[in-house]
Amino acid sequence: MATLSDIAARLGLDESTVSRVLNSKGRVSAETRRRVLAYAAEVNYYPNVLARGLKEQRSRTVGVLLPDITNEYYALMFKAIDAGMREAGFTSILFNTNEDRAREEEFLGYLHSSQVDGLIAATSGSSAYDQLSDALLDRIVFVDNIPAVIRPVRYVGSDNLESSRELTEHLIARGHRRIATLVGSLAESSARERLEGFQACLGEHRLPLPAAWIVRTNFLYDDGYRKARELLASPDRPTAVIAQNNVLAYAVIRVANEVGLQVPADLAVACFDHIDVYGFMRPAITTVLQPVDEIAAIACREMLERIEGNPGAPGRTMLPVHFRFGETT
Amino acid sequence: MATLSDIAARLGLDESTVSRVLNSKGRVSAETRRRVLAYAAEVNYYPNVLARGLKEQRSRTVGVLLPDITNEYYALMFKAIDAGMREAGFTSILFNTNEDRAREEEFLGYLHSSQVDGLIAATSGSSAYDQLSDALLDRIVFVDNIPAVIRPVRYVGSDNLESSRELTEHLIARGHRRIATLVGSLAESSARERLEGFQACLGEHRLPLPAAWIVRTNFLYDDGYRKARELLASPDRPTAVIAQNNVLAYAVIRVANEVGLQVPADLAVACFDHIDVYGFMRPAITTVLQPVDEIAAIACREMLERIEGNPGAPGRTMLPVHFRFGETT
DNA sequence: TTGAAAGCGCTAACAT
DNA sequence: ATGTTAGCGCTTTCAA
Repeated sequence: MATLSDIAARLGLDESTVSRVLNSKGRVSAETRRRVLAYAAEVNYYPNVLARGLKEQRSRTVGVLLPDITNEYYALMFKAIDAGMREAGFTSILFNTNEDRAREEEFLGYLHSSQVDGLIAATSGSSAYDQLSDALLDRIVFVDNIPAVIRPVRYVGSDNLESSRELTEHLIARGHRRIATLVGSLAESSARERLEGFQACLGEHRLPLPAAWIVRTNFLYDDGYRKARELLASPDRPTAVIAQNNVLAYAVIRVANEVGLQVPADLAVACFDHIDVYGFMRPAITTVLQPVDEIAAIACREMLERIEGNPGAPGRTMLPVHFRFGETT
Repeated sequence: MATLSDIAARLGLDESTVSRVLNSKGRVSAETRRRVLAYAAEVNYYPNVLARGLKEQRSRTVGVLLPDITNEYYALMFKAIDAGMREAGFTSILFNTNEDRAREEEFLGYLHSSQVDGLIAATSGSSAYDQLSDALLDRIVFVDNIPAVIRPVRYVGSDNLESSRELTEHLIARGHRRIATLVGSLAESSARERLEGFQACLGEHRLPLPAAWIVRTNFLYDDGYRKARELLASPDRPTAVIAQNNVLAYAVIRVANEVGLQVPADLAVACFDHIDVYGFMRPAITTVLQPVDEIAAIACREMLERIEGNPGAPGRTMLPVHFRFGETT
């Protein structure tokens, strides 16, 4: 592994001169420049990003913290963020938390160390953000979800409460009176807000909401499947279900098929964030879509400003959602 | 951002003592230990992973280099690798290359710098691996694909040539005589081998293969879509298509629908690596499935051995594939 | 049990 | 145009 000082020693130069050549900084004679470049290529020199990062206290890298990269919604989110940051000369690396708060907190260490210059994070509800210094919190842009933090933070997403209310309204308009919901972890603001919108809408229409119809899950498929089995096994079952994310809807539909319920005749299903990129999923599920590309673009812009030392105002940027009515309602 | 020396100064200790406490190494008095731990917690101390990595020349982190994280196949691959490495106390970070060789090479810098201790890589065909020192090449386990490298490397995957031959055989058994294929970048071994198996099978059956029926793409959807339009617009079109990955198959089916061809009546479609996790994709596409979890598990084991300093023999580990016959053939 | 000192590879301010 | 020096934060002999 050739280092700067290896090259310098071999060429009878000083490290700093070699550094200047390799970074195109300062004045260097054409001849020196040529020799350094030639030898560096010969030994296949790569700068040590650890050393550079330690020295510079920045890495031109951002972390993208997401709960579940196998969820197409987050995969697209990552891709869009990666593209946006790359355009600005930054590398993005993915921290996949698997909805696990311990992992989420572990990844915060990368921010502490300037191994990443900033974080674009869809939190799973960790409370660790509250321990962060103001300076560090300023280097995080939250998407999808707002952490349980006292201080105001930067958030880019959509109005979960209102979109949930509208989705519920849609089911009621279809004649449903018995509507249950599969919620994610209520440590996550998106889950709380979607639940709130749902409850508010039912309340306005004076519709009943038994406690058993607010089904708690961890937002992942397996848990959703188990809970959906219980819900639909009851003789007193709902005629419609709102799943707070896409995979919970997949679980509900799977269970419906297994227990012989027709969708939507016996059970209507609607959900959030069901992105069917290639359009091959059947039935087409009624869903609320957040504008992933726009969220990513704005998050990148905010991130870059923060990295450039412009703290930027905290606060929420709410983007309009899109409704897609499918075959399940 | 509290550092070791901040803590040491504040407590009237030496950095090295604080380091020992925080890493549970060496002998430290209970009292000193208590004070250090208490103060570290108070100031929310995080070790600087850059400094530690620079010093130790290791990071307990591995890079996972994949061509397209929005492809469910690779998303599952990442998840499985992440789980395996995590079990061994390693963090995995994702390098998404988007099938771009320049990005692939950029990420190799992380290995050079020991920012990652090793790499599990599904190459897009970069030739940069040949420039790596033996020591560095030893720290890479290739999955999915073998790079164009002279030296032998460690590879975990499946027998693409044979599985391609069998898939082709299946179509022929179904009565097809006019079979085209959408291939990925031939810089990738998987694409070359799948093409080879396809050609071999057609040859054995003395079936024609016009040059226009070997359709080159970059493995991504948009390119596949354009090329599929051209292929199916021809009056002399094939009655079956083998797509070398899942998204190319999606593109073919989409085009078929658009130009009014029934699948499979007018056009049969089969492909590789179509993972339909939730079983909602229609039509169900006939596909060859590689055992992702097993590949990941073995790749992790190999990776860990290498990191522990056991170079391990190069060579290929070939795992058996699984065929799923769907509604498209 | 604790401290002193060196060094990982790099950059940058300050000489020359 | 090039060299000297210091230091980023950490771990690890070696010494006390």
